Amino acid sequence: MMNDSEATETAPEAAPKPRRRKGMSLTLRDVARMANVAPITASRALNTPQAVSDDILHRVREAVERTGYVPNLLAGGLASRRSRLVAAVVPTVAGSVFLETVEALTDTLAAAGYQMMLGQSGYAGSREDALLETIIARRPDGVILTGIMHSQLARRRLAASGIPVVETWDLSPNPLDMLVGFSHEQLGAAVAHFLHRRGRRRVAAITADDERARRRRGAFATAALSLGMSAGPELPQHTVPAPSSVASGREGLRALLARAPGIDAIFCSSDMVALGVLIEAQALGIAVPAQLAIVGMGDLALSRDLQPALTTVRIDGTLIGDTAARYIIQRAEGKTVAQPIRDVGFTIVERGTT
Amino acid sequence: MMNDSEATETAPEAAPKPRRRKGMSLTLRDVARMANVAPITASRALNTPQAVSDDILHRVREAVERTGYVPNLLAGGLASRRSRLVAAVVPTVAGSVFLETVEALTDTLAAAGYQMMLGQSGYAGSREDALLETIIARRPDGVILTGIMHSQLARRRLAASGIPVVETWDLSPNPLDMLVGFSHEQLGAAVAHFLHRRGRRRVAAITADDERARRRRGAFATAALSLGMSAGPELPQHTVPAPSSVASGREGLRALLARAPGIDAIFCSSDMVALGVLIEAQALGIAVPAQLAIVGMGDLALSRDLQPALTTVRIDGTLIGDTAARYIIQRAEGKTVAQPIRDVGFTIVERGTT
DNA sequence: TTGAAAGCGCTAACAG
DNA sequence: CTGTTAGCGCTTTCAA
Repeated sequence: MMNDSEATETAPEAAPKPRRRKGMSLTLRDVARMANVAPITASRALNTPQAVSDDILHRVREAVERTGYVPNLLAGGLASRRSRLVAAVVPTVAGSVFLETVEALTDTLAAAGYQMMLGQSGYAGSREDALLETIIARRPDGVILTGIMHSQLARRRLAASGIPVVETWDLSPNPLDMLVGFSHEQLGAAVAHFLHRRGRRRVAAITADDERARRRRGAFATAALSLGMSAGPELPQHTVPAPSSVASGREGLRALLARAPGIDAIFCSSDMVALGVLIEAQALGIAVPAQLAIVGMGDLALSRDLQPALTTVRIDGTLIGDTAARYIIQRAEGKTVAQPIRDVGFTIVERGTT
Repeated sequence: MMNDSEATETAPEAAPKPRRRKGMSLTLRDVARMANVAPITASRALNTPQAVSDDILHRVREAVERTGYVPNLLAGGLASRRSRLVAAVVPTVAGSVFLETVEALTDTLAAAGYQMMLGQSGYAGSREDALLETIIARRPDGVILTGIMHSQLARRRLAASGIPVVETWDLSPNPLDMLVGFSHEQLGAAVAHFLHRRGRRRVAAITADDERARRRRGAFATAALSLGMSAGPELPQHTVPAPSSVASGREGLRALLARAPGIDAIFCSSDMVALGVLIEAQALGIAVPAQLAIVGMGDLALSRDLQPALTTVRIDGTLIGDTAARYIIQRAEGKTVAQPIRDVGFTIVERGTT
């Protein structure tokens, strides 16, 4: 009787003993043997169960159960050219602005059977080239960039790699591929108009030393000047280092007050900075919002619970992450993305500080 | 003349056309051919440059340069059984407590040529089994658990997989493998003693609904009671949902005051909660620290910049992340970890709220 | 130092 | 619906 594994022939020559096979890891072959099917059939039972008879499906599942088999996705990815891996790049996780996005990304990807690799490009962008190389080396099914990838080399390599890319949190004029973001210019101008409507006429800005924050401030300043919201030909402004912090906000308010004592509103580049301004104003005995209005940016969870609650610009980070993940998944599954450039907009959330 | 690729023979039979080879991706073979060496030699030039002659090294590097070749780590990992991938599991990234750790992890791993996969187990621990399966499927060189992995099945599978594991942010009595953390019990007791030394005699606690926070509060309560810091036989305490928030803190203070108006100190399970307590106290006209002392936990960046600055318990999340990463790397390189169970301790940082 | 052969564990392609 | 065959792109092992 013929054994189904390792058919015992009449040995024309000594069977060449296998060289490797030391780690003895449990493979699909073992499962297949146990279920009495070919490896590819076991593979189908696991990946496309509807393409296999109930009987076989049952046997394979039982074998998996009994052995505790876990497929090797490195091997699967190599063979199928689909790694089911998606890389996400953030400037830094510490900045917390992108947290909602990262969370949504992780969840949406996980739900679809993908996994997320997280990379930090650093604010300086110094490690971008190296980071991108290690990313491409994994052959991810997609890359999601939160914030800007500055390095031209990195951008070119990414484009050349053919990997689907979603840029987020901005509206680039010439995107690499797909895009889910909003206009920082529109945002800055909108805040100026908002403050104008609220009757503020001497506005200022505290801005983190970060490219997007600078663009928001630029648009804010332009709009504010054209609305006559400044005493002089320039808007009083103060720049603080990125990542922005409460300390920066406190220091920023003092600096601004020293230079332009008459200001009645401040647009901050983040809620953290705004919180610092609020705290410092309270410490200095400046009434908020009566004497000074404060507008933040980002709508952190804590902002609504401050006293007074913070007026801020809300970006739906979850929507951005979720959408970006879906775009990548669609592409990975060979579908076309209907609206690959998407403006998710922003909302000014008015609360107590204005 | 013989072309060096695809040697043109006198065709004894039609060359069997290759089935695959459509994507035409650039492989090590292409680089090797261009440098006029065997693929394995090109591999050595890239991975162990010292094992190769200068001449060859130069030729291979030039070929890499010219083609823009990026190695395929899926293939490399499959062959070498080293994926250079490390999985990190956090309950949720939104909670921001683990951010420093995640950041340090990413950085230290990246510097050593490893990459980090991030998974969220969720506070409920419902997705743990599924998450762990996808993790093991990638054959990571290590797994880092921040917080507890509750599922027994998941823990057994992880142990059975033979993958190095570091548990962090706690001091488990029976660790899976390695451990970098601190004792939540010691911490709770230390805070009680600290408040006692500062003359507080009517203490209370606001605690997130989370296992470790509960253990801190338990030890805090026990120590406080034995120090006579409570009016009744039980400590006034209030539980808020995890993840904790400023809103929880505000609500918590009101709830506590309604039940136990005489309290003079509150130990909060996080800085966010403590900030809420501080804001609510200011809104209610309660003087901090004169009438009420507040102690947080976590030492967020903003805590030192509040007014008054927040007294809190600092955990060196960066040290935890960095150490955990090093442990995994050492194991992956076949070395033994000298001190695989490590208590990094904690520090009470005294500031204005006490 | 360099290379040939033989897989790593899985799936695409093609046949039955 | 099931199986055979031939790789995916790299590295280990063994030999020169």
